[in-house]
Amino acid sequence: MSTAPPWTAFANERLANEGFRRGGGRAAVIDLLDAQECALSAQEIEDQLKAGTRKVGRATVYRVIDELVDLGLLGRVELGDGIARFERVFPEGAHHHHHFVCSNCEKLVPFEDEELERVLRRVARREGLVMESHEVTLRGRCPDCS
Amino acid sequence: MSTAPPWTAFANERLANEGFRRGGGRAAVIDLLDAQECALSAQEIEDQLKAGTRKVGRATVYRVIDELVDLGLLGRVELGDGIARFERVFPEGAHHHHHFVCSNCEKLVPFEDEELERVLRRVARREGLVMESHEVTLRGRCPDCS
DNA sequence: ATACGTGCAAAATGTTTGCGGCTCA
DNA sequence: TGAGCCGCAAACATTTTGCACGTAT
Repeated sequence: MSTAPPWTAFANERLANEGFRRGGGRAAVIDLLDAQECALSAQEIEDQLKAGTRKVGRATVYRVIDELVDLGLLGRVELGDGIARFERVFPEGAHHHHHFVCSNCEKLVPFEDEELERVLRRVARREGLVMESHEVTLRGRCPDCS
Repeated sequence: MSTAPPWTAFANERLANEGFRRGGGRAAVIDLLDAQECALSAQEIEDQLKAGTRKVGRATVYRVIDELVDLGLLGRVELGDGIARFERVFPEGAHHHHHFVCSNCEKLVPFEDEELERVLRRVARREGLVMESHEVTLRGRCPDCS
């Protein structure tokens, strides 16, 4: 398989189409998110940006997150600790994954499973629901902590 | 199928074994939770108790929730709106269900599926994870809003 | 030029904690 | 009687909002 087009490009195009301007703060948040494999909390985003050259205020972080979630470019993930985390959403469900959280070391492990997706689609159909998104979280011991 | 023993009895026995006393506030919270089919937020618990004869303070609601979650009697559910909700957990996974949230009317619809449970167990095994609990949330349009 | 973007600080919301008084065992 | 239980209010943590200023188009 070839390298997927960077999510940044996808997001920027979508934002442009929706009439958003390209400000420095938003660009910094988007670039940071594109560098992550998995979910990041608002606090983590703010901290990592503070550590870099481009300082971005908390309000901007939250506002950008909001826009991206509304546009379907970012997915919100809640792992059970009361802190919302966010991660890229690719077009057509590419790279879609779920999360395992270790109850001992709190490590976050992403995983994919096509049969799981199939079963969820089937359940939604059976219940008469038009599914727009879904989230699966497993909790337990990771291999290192067993 | 026969009527399952009330969760209240199960919870009280477990609490007694752990050396907890039976206070009026805790009893009220437990009774209220046992009357619910699905998850309730701390705010909802407090409000419903305030409306009844037994007023219970916010702190007690949270403290009781904490104890019950720690003992595995209560499950924490996060549905994507940043508010934690809680629901009874029965022994041996009886009555175990997941949630669908309507993106239009915010209605909460519980559902069960044995194949889903099987797939999740298989995924955990494949990844070398010892699963302790899991949570599945679907979002989309419910039949009434389609 | 002007509407959108940004940062700061204040406010709102959800949750936890300190502490004095009450109650069950 | 005394260890836990309770409620109030203050403290906390996360997220949202108001406002003045900056910047892209």
